[in-house]
Amino acid sequence: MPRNRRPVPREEKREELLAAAAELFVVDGYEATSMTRLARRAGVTPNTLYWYFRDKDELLVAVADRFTDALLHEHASLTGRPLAAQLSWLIHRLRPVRHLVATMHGRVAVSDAVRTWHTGFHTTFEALFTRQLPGPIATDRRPAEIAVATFALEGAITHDLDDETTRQLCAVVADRLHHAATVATTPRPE
Amino acid sequence: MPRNRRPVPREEKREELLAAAAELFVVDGYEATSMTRLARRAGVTPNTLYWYFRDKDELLVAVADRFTDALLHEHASLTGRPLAAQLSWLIHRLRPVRHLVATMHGRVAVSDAVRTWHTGFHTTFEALFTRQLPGPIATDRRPAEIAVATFALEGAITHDLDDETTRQLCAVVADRLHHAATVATTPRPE
DNA sequence: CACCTTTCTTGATTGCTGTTCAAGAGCATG
DNA sequence: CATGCTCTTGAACAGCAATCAAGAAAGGTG
Repeated sequence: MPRNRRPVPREEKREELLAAAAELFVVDGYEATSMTRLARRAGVTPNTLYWYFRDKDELLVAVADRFTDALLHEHASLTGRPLAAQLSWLIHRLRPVRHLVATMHGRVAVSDAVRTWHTGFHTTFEALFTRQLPGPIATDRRPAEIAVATFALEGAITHDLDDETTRQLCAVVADRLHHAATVATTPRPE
Repeated sequence: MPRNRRPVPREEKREELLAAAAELFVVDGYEATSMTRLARRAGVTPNTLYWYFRDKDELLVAVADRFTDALLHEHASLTGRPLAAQLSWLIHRLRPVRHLVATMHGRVAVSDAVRTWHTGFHTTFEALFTRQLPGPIATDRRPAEIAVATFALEGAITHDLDDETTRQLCAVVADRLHHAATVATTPRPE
């Protein structure tokens, strides 16, 4: 008994499914969320999911995109605030989806879609970092400095640190970037 | 037609299975290695694996332990060399098993065995870091400084950076730790 | 020697997974 | 009315991790 043919337009329906996926992926985790359970939650048969998404990984990427868009949109209102504060905000904002962050990294090796997304995400994020700096960094050092900051952020999200350590970590990263952006050349130990 | 009862002692057989698992996990990845395929490779039926290991995650942890033991053993001969060189060595040494590193992080949320292992691994590694420092770090800053170094290392392993950026990253991390270990108090930006 | 227990291996099975296939329903257009 | 497109479905598939019950070989004990 199929009640058919566009009660809702395509994009809207896609968004519904995405919302259900986002909730289950975050609450129960990606692996623990089977397509069948997800479909049931969305009031649909599993097959329908495959009409809107190629496979489970594409669903994951779409969910990640949703989160990223929201994140960047909210972050826009933080420009001008101190770098350490921005970092702290990002970490606390992303902690609830830490499982997803870890899952994405784990599936980079498995899924082309995820790998592509991951690359793009880092590009976006590194640009965001660079924009927030008080000054330019010596071009030879810049990629490494940005990488350290990014990885520290990822680590702080996926591993659980207590609040004090998190605060200190933000201070350390911000301090380091500030230092790198103001001093033209830093002395190299031994 | 089972040819039975200890042709080889238990630990030896366990080691054989572990060796097969290590190879397949590294070459093909954890997810792509089914218990059936792994068993076939080891010349055994899938059930036998469950006699020696509780489940697939425990197999993964055992493999990770093997790698870690070997790693720490090899690293022992590097004491005294500059910190940046040690970091560089660690990164290049762990890059081939980057998939496993990512998989472990992904499964922390799924498996108790993996979570326990992961916690222990970080403890070991942070102790190793602390031991290599030229001096003590102010106790309030130390966890964060060590965390940044650890996360930078993990990031450098799991994301692919080019050689030059990797080199610079090691220099940045070593520089930062050196700085933190020699200066008693670091000024806090704004 | 016979008997029992423990250690190990196996074939068969289970419930679940992501995914695909073929078919059909509803709407739009010719 | 007919044709075609969009969407949904029930049924099925191969593969997965894991379990169960059965049995074979050895060691220990009488």
